[in-house]
Amino acid sequence: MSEQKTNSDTRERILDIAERLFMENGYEATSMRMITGAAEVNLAAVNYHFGSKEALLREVFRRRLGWLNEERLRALDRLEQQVVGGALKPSQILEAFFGTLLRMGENPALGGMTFLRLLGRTLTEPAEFIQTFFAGEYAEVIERYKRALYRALPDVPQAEIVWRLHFMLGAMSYAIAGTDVLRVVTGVEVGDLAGEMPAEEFDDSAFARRLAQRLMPFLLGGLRAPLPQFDEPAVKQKESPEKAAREIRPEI
Amino acid sequence: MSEQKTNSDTRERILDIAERLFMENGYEATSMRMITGAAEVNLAAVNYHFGSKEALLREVFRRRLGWLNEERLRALDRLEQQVVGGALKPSQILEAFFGTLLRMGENPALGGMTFLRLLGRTLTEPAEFIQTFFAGEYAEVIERYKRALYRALPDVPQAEIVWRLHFMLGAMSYAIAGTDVLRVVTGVEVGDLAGEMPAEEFDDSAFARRLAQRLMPFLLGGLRAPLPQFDEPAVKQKESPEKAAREIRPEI
DNA sequence: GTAACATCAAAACGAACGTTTGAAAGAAGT
DNA sequence: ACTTCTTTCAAACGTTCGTTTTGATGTTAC
Repeated sequence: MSEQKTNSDTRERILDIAERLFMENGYEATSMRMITGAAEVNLAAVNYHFGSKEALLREVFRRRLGWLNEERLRALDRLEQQVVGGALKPSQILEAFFGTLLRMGENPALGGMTFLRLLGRTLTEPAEFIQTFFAGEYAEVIERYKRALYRALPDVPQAEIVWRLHFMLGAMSYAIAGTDVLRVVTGVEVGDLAGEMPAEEFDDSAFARRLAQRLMPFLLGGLRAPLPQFDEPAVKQKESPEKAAREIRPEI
Repeated sequence: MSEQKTNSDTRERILDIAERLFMENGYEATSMRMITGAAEVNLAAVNYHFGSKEALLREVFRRRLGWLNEERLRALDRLEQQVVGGALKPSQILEAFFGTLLRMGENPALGGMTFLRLLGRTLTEPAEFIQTFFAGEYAEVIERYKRALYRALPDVPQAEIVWRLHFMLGAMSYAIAGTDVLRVVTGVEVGDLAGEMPAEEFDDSAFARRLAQRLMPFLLGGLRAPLPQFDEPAVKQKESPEKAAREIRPEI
């Protein structure tokens, strides 16, 4: 097989194990010896197959993010073909962007929740090589979705849309990464959150589906919230002092 | 001065430097030699004053989080005294919880944006001693605010409120931690986001204020979003198949 | 003046880190 | 069968890590 660099399953086994360990411990706290030990391969195997620890992390993400972001672009393409020239509904755009990702959590063959959690945690890692990598991987898909949102919400200032996209990414990443983290913070037992469906949430795939169903309305609600008003004049300020944003109806 | 364990400013200088370096590099990637070097103190000073690197990180957080969470409790006390027995508005609760934190970002004496960013990033660190520490620090304040939200939103299932609290914490943490991170991801230049107010956003204090003004409406919108509906029967399901959540008005 | 505390410089500790090396073993091509 | 290329292996490399120790020098308190 000269089509591929290698045909052995050593590479894949390393990637699978590294994906899990990086998720559990973070990049810095996961050593080469932990990875090669758990994968039952020689210590030198990582450097042989990938070159370095940094390159290993990049490859762990590339094999999943590549598919994900292509799928996101395809989903957006499909939507835009349906409404040629017209504007999409925000809910459709969010579904294409976040739904595509959250559906990966239901599919173990695509990394499942392990990869989702890893992604959420790694996005905030300060290491420069990580940030550089993500910037490159996400550039195109973010650009496309940003423009789609601009068109879907023509009355909302573009800067505001970018901020809210930022917030939505954060809510999603944290919701995933902090599954065990913030469950401690919020003091909720795993069983508590279940309530209605006791045993299901322990299953990764069912959990991912529930998460998506709960997250999407939240994100939509945030995206469609009243615009903020600023306490100092920005460009112009001719409207009445208190507008829509400050006073909120008390009930949901 | 026998009132305090120590009177020197070595402790404070170490804490200030460690706060910044932990924020910039993360816990694992910040070495004792980097900290003591930048603080211009002896290498042994950290172990002398704090005992260990882990204890140093805890102390970095304790001196800020202690004040923050006490202030949050005081803010909630004040609100609840105004409406004895009654229910608060969700907006008031969110303002007390998130507003108190975001106002720290405007005050350099309380750590400013440096501490906020550190907090946002460290909340997702997988290290067990970190998670244990946060769980203890946050237990009471989360419990109080959770109950306040239950009372403010009596018609919303409590499990749903916990999830949305989780989402809101995520959106906030990420919004703060990812200031430089997701700015790269979203491909937005610092100047772009400004638009209306070009030079101000470079100032930490002004940035924190803007962030709060944009984040609060988003959080409120998410908290007050229509409830999700599940594709499989949970407790009971007698309403029509498609209810409020799925179909969303396309405009903001 | 003496006891207790704080800081320092310097050196060393063992442990763990990512990476490299050179040879052995295996697979593929002819 | 011989060669060539790839893969695996044990062992070692040099570095850095967090921590501890030793001894000297200020500093503060009673």
